Amino acid sequence: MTPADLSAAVLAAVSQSLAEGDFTGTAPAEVVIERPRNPEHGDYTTNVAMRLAKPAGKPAREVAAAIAARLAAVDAITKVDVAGPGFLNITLAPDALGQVARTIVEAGPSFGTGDALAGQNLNLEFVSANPTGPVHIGGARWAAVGDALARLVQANGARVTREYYVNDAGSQIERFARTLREVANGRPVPEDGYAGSYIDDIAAAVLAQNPGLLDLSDDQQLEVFKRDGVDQMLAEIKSSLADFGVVFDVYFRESDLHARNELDLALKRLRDQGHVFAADGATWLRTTDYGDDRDRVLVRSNGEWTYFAADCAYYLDKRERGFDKVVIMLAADHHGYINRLRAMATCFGDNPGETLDVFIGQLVNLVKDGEPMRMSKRAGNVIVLADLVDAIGADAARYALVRYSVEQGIDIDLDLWARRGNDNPVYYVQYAHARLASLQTHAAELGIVRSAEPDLGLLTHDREVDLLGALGEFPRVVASAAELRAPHRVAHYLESLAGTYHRFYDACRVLPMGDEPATELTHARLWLCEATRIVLANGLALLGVTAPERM
RNA sequence: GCCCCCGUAGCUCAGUGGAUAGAGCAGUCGCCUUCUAAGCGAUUGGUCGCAGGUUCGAGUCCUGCCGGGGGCACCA
Repeated sequence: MTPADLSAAVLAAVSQSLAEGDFTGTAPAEVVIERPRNPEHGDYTTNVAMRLAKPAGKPAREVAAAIAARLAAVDAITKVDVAGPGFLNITLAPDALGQVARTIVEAGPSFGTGDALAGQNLNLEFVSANPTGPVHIGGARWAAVGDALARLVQANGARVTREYYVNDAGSQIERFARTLREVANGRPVPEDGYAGSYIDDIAAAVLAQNPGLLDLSDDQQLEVFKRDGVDQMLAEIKSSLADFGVVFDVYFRESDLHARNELDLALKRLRDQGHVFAADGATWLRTTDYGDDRDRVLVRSNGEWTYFAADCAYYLDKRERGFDKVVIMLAADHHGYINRLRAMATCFGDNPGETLDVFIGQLVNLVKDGEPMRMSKRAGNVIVLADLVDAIGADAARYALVRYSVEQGIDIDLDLWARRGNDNPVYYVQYAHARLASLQTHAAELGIVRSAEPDLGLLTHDREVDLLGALGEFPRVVASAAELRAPHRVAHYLESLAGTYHRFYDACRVLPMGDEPATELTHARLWLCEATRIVLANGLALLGVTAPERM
């Protein structure tokens, strides 16, 4: 009996109580089943009686007692206690609890998936670093978190498109191209240009691609550097993301919005909706009608589009492509955009609560030798994604970036995450998986094959019960991590599960010693171990981190 | 001035209104004659920034204040 099964059983008991008049009220949509912290409180606990008490007009303990009486009739349940203010503490029969291992092994890679988000078509936009330089550390955080989130919502049944917005149409591209041209001609980097060694590489690559380029006029050169420079830069960005294990489905170019006149279309739509006005020679969107603290310019008085106008067109484009939810991940220094984006969606006639989900992540700092690394674009010492992967590896980098709540600003200590030791959380989890894989190899060498009909009721040791309980939590963790857009919950769960497993390993010998034969308990524990390995592997996969067979 | 995030053990952080607030690291003391010691056990360590409020119940929700970080363009 998994927590989901138990939840259904409790709900059935509640419905029965309501039908037969134990108390009055309406059945909840869902009964939340939790693992009690204190093992004396049974295998599972629920506060459903306390939630029903008020509408029922009865003391919570009385409601709990009525539900408990009905639950006692369920075979898999051996004990139901009413405790404290009205908790129901439930103890399962050993065999019922042990069946969790079978459920997991039979589900394999699909254990933990669900259909909570089935039918949703999501567009996840993240990273979107300007194609004027490599992906820096902040973009790396989004790459790790965004990709994990994509995997999470997919695991819950949603359709997902990972999208990268390429800002290839603004004045920064102009500066980028000019920088490349000046460097290629052996002239100094312009005052407002880009610094960094990558500039030399890109300039050289464009020259190699276009023999005789330097014989053209400055203006002609600029066009080539603009076009091929962006392409070269984008190729480098894609390559560094691929090394990080992140692959986007769509690279959407801002220039395409302009080429297809989508900004005009968006402006027309917004005008038709009655939210556009003219002032001071510019064209504005009245975002203050919907919660923004000032109105926003769409067309400047010099006739040029603003970046915000492109944002509007881009949002409209996504909606026209059939996405019913547009998720945009921004860095903390862009938090002021939330209100204007929501207001813009409302101006289009959407309900941003349903169609738009903007969320922001706090900044990342790197720490080396105990000192924060001060980075400056001008000095060209910005730490980029590729450097991070070189320094600590893709697994540690992804794990380090996804392990913390995005609402938390983080310091990544390069020394710690490069270490191959137990103070490095990613190794702690991976080690548990490697130990399990090794154990299976060893079992195979001994000629032990997991029996098809194990007696899982033999898994009654405290450490076995702990492990079964922890394993059963995985689907709930995956569902809530997706719902709350909080991939870090998966990482924390895995660390906790790894610890529970290590303690089991220490207390419970799995394989027979010496010449001893394999027993029923051996087989039951092999099922438990395989279930644990599957959950660790599935969880690491959700984070985009490998589950090594050996370390 | 306004807006966003944070404040929980010495450090880094978990904790979607529930029972005695947790983990890792650091410290101390133990455990390798058989499945990976990259592990495990024990132990030390807390006025959950402060003050009010909401309710059966607040680290969690609300208000104010204090402290730290980041923002507030007809830039992109």
